[in-house]
Amino acid sequence: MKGKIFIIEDEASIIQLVQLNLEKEGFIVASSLNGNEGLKELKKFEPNLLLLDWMLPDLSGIDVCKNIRKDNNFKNLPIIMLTAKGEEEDKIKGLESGVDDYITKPFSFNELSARIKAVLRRSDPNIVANDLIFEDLKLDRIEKRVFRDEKEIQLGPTEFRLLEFFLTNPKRVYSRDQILETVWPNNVNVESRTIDVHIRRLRQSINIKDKKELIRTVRSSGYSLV
Amino acid sequence: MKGKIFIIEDEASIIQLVQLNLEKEGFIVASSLNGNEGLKELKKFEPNLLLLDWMLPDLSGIDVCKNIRKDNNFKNLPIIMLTAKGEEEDKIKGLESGVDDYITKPFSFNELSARIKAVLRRSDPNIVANDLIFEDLKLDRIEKRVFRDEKEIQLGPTEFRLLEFFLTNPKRVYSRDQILETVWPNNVNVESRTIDVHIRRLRQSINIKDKKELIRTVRSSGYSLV
DNA sequence: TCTTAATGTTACAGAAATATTACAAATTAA
DNA sequence: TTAATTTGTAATATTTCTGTAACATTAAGA
Repeated sequence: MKGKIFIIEDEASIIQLVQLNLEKEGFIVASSLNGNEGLKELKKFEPNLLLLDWMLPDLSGIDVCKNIRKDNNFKNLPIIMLTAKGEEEDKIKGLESGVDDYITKPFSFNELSARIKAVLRRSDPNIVANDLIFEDLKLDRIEKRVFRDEKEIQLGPTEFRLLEFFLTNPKRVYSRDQILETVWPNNVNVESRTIDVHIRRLRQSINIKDKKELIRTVRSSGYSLV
Repeated sequence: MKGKIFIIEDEASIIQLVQLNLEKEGFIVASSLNGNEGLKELKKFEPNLLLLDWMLPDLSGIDVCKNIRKDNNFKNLPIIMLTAKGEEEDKIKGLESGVDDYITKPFSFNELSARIKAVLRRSDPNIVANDLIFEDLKLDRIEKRVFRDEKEIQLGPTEFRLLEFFLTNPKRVYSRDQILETVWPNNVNVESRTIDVHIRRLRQSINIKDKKELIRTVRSSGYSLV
């Protein structure tokens, strides 16, 4: 993670918190407490992404946003808007004016981080780690490809998500319920046994002759990647 | 242990007791005496887990729970419900409305602590200590693996739970009844002698040549790990 | 030493969990 | 639209685990 992030936000405490955490993740961070000044500094700083507060003392977030979009050098700068709770309608306006994503305060840093990465993944794939790697297994989230031992492996969508899930926490054992919750879209109801079948399909795809089995069955607990 | 726990409970004495003990275990604790206020403070506090009383002066626990589940930032917040004795039916409702576990008052702090850790272990494994270690024996609860002297040992589910049980209180002698209550799922009826067989299986698995016996038989009392 | 109660050991049948297969319905691509 | 792929489930096969009973051994007191 080596991208630059600029923050325009008038609450110093939020800046402090976010900045600290983002720097811990390896981003370079600069910030400003108001819109006009922020615009100037931002253009000097040339960030890969902007976190922009909706309510600023001088300009509104939308104004800042429009100004940026007018500037040829920054019209593609990804922007994540920070909105206070209950500004539901505003959210839509925000998106219309060319914001890439928004998040409502109060937010957890984890959620913010996830959104930042998701946005960067689209705009600037090289900045974010997109490859999940475990031993000789590689999963490319951008191109949606999977390789074992340099050789590409064809996976169906569900098997891809399943493997992606295991790769985010290798070695850890997950119960069928946990797998179901995370890998399947919410509020679908599938039999817990169905997972066995998908595990089998995944195993069949990623196993190579003479190479060790990658998915461990832990009786009465679930499965894990090893 | 470095997680944050929020308590919503109208009996100040309970809060005091629980808070004191949780802080002794290294948790950061905040609390509120009623539902509406609690909801607000909770969202500022961003806990890793919520202890929620079922009967509150303003909102019912269920209402609080539903409110939380609606909020994108907190819909996955683990919740343990505190219910008064005899609210059996309510328990079921509680679980349906998305509670992760419940405990009936009066409860011992040990039991509460155990449940908190169990719930956190699933949701936020990094917060809770997951390795049980005793001399050259190591049990990894996340990966579900057991090692003696660095070498991995294969255990069946019951033997795993049995060893996990002994490891939480090494040296202490447990009667067969105590073992049965804790290691076996509630409301199953197994002969007390069955334990002897499982002890044997466990012994066979974890004993290594030239290494001392790890499970001590205390005639007429039970077994212990030494 | 004998007796007895407690624990150790073994083998095995049934239970429980997982693996595998096949197939029809649903989804997506052509 | 048709063809191809993907999905979920049910049925069946296989593996592994469990509890019990029967018999063996041990410890300790008389």
